[in-house]
Amino acid sequence: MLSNRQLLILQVIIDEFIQTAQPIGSRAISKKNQVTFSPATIRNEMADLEDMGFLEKTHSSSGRVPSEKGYRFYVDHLLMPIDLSQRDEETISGVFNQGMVEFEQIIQNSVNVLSELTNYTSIILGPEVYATTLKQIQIIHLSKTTAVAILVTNTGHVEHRSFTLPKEINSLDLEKLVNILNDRLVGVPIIQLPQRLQVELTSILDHYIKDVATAFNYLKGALLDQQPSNLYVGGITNMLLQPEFSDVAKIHSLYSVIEQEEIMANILRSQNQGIHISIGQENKITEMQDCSLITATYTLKGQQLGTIALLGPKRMEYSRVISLLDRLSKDMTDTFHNW
Amino acid sequence: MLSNRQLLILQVIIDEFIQTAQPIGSRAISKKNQVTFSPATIRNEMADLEDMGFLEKTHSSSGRVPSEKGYRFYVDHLLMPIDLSQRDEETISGVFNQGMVEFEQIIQNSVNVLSELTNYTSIILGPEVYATTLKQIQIIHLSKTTAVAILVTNTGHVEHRSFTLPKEINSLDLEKLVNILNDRLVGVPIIQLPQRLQVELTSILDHYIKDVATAFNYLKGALLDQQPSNLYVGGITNMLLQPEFSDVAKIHSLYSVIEQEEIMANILRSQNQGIHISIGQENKITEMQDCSLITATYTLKGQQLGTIALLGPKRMEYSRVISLLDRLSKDMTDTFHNW
DNA sequence: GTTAGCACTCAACTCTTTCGAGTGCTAATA
DNA sequence: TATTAGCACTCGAAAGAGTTGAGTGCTAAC
Repeated sequence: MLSNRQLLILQVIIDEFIQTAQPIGSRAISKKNQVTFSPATIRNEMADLEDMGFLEKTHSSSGRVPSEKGYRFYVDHLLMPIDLSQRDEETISGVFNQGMVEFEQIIQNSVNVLSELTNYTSIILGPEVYATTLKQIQIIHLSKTTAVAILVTNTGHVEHRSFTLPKEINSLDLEKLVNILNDRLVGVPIIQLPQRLQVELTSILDHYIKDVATAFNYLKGALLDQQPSNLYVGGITNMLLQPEFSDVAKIHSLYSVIEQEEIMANILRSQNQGIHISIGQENKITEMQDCSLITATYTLKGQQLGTIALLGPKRMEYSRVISLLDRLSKDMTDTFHNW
Repeated sequence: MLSNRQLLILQVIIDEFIQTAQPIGSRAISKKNQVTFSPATIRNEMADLEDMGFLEKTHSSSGRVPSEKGYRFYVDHLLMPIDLSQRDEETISGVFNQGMVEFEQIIQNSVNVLSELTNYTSIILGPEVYATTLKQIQIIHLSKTTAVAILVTNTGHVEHRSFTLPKEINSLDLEKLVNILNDRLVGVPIIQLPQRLQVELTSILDHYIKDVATAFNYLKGALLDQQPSNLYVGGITNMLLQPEFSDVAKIHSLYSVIEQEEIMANILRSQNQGIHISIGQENKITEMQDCSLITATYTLKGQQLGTIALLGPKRMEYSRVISLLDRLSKDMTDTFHNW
């Protein structure tokens, strides 16, 4: 177990390193006024902390730098929750007090605000479809052989797909079909749409004219297309501001991972409820192993809707970031609740 | 005027520099087999070309590097149009042969393909609204006080806006209103919508019940909201691959310009029809003055619809890039023509 | 248990040297 | 007269040597 003195020293080192990104020496620590003992004592403690794996040296006569184990310990045991500054508080409230009704707007705003406040990269996974239900299907003809299918969900989200139609299908059949589908599918959770469509197909084949079934087959393709990945990213270029990413090659590999939205979406999707922190090697994606990822989920009736995340250097301002994410995810949960 | 020998030397230097990004010396030029004269002769010619402002030295005993005037001359007089390689040809055709009906898909694909083929950053300005017309307006209630307005254009583009409604308005009034609007506005170019809405408002106030007018006032806000900027960007991270952008600060300032979509959109919007090249200082935006921007427009019935652009170092592969843009803009023009 | 003292380490910086790819100029050549 | 060989010169880049200073670990004294 760590002594109180060791805890204090570890905390001072990590706090300081988060600010400066420079190795911390014994003399610098001894100057802190919470610290009453001499540099020599601190050096002894630091050597012990290093033996235990909480600290590292960049070279044999350098100051100490936190190891990943050190960050992990810091996050698990030393972190004091801090209250948000008034500015942070107001900025976040601002997002929710503009009377916006579309969740895209709210999320887009949140992403921007988060990355501005923190100087890290913020990533939000939009509400998963399984919590939203179908409000209405519309089909609008563009020409004889093309049409747009529009799905509206109860959250005000609009999805649309264009598709081609064979000439044999007349618009009356199509209209009939849309009416049938609306009758039967409104209120169905989006996630269940594919199965429900299968069921309806059989039923329609049994009860209605063949032409409608044909139209249905065409429409189905448009409706079943996989969902777009629903991922919002802000402040990617903030990474360039961090001294640990002055290496162009490093940044490039990180960017190419973020660009592949499916990868990020999967990571965020698989997060457990609440706030979760992955530090360095704890991240599965190699390119992210110089980073920390902090995620928070937002929910509707206890069910997980989506995820808010911040990606930054391991040397993150953990406590502030946690407060920010906590606050934002709660506000987001509230907003969806009041829908 | 430049002698043939000077033209040849200038061309060799620029071609070579585009490949290597290294200053070119007289000996290297003399080794090219189109070149029959000695390094000493070449040095004399290079000194003259430098006096005329087409070449520069990075330091007093270095090889030569093209100046911006040099690139401009190269682009205006030395560029030989080259045929696209089979691979380029096929990749571009691929975008248009997938039977996609939504222009968003086509443009998104084009942006990706362009940046992959060139390793530069590609930017496309989507079809301007003035060439598209309204196909249909739909209003869908989400709750008592919220609704989504959906606009569909003849190109299959779907715009939607959520808005809040006061309780006094019943859905019957709203439906009436939508019918009136559809009757009067279908076929109207999107760009004229704002004015036309004003006209209709007066007319509605004169002829219809007051409640409809109130509903209209609410809806108007949603419909008149400024258009989203319609800009598609691909391969931003490609800039990191160019040796001239190994400086993180430079990249960061360039990125922050690209991030401000309105700036880029305005640049692309103001381009003249056809292919246009801005080299270095010719760009108005300071942050882009280390870059070249090549733009090509696509049209519908002679009217400019949008712009395709590539942003890269001044040392661009001009001839290949021009062929690519030329081909893509033609294919895009054709696609919109066949709509 | 704590700390002063001291020898030691190493990155970062500066200064110097060396190397070589390049130049410009002059004088010889075709 | 236009071209070229030859040569002295320039300067960046790389490699090596010396200096500095912030840091360490260890020992012995308090």
